[in-house]
Amino acid sequence: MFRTDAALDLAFQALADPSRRAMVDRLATGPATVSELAKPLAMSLPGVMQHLAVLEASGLVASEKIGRTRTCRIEPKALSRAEQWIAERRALWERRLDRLEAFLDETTGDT
Amino acid sequence: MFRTDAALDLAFQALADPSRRAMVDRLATGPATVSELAKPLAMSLPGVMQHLAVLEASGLVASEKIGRTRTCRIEPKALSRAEQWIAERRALWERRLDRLEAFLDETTGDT
DNA sequence: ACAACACTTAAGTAGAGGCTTAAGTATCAT
DNA sequence: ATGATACTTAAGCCTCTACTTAAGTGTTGT
Repeated sequence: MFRTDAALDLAFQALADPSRRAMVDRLATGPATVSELAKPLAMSLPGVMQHLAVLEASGLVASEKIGRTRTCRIEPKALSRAEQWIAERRALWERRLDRLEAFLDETTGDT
Repeated sequence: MFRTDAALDLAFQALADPSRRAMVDRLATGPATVSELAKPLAMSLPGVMQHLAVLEASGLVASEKIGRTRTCRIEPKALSRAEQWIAERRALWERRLDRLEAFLDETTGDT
């Protein structure tokens, strides 16, 4: 019927939460540990872990545990896929507006 | 503490649902009535109305009722804001990778 | 050894989200 | 006026989400 792209569901769902966007925002400046991500987030650590799990499930963030600390980083490809989905639809719409404008110019601007 | 941008919450939340993305997808090709949006969506009309309400609340879609039909269209500015939020974070991360690479080139590629 | 540290798991709860069916309300066509 | 059309409102249901607290598990420093 229509493309039911589950990866995009997860990516946009992940970005819909302000705490998770704050985490992505922080990670955009470079890798960080779970505690570092948690620090600015008025929330218990398990709460942060759950947000991290959502971000990892969406593919937007990856993490690796070394010793007792887990280090997280951004996964730019997943970010890019979400970005492009929007960009493509917007481009389509704007091309349509351009065609409309061109049509109007042609039919009214005719000397 | 951190920017709690409610507009982005709503936009990403709206895009997180496959039915709503299908609606945006359709609208990208041009305006459509509620029935037209509903047609491909294995769902009752009230269900579609609720999705439309979410899309309008997010600012991604606007609609206008004329007579008994409501015509919907894309609001490219809201689409653009969501797109840019992602683009900015991705750009930040990629600039960071570039600096890292430049640093490594400089310190190891030294003849 | 043993305490501090950095997560991790488990379980519970209140509220939001995605549907449904049933019953409206205007418009439009004849 | 009457019926069909195109939404619209209301109510209910069940699942999923975003937290919480309490109780672990493995690592590291002294």
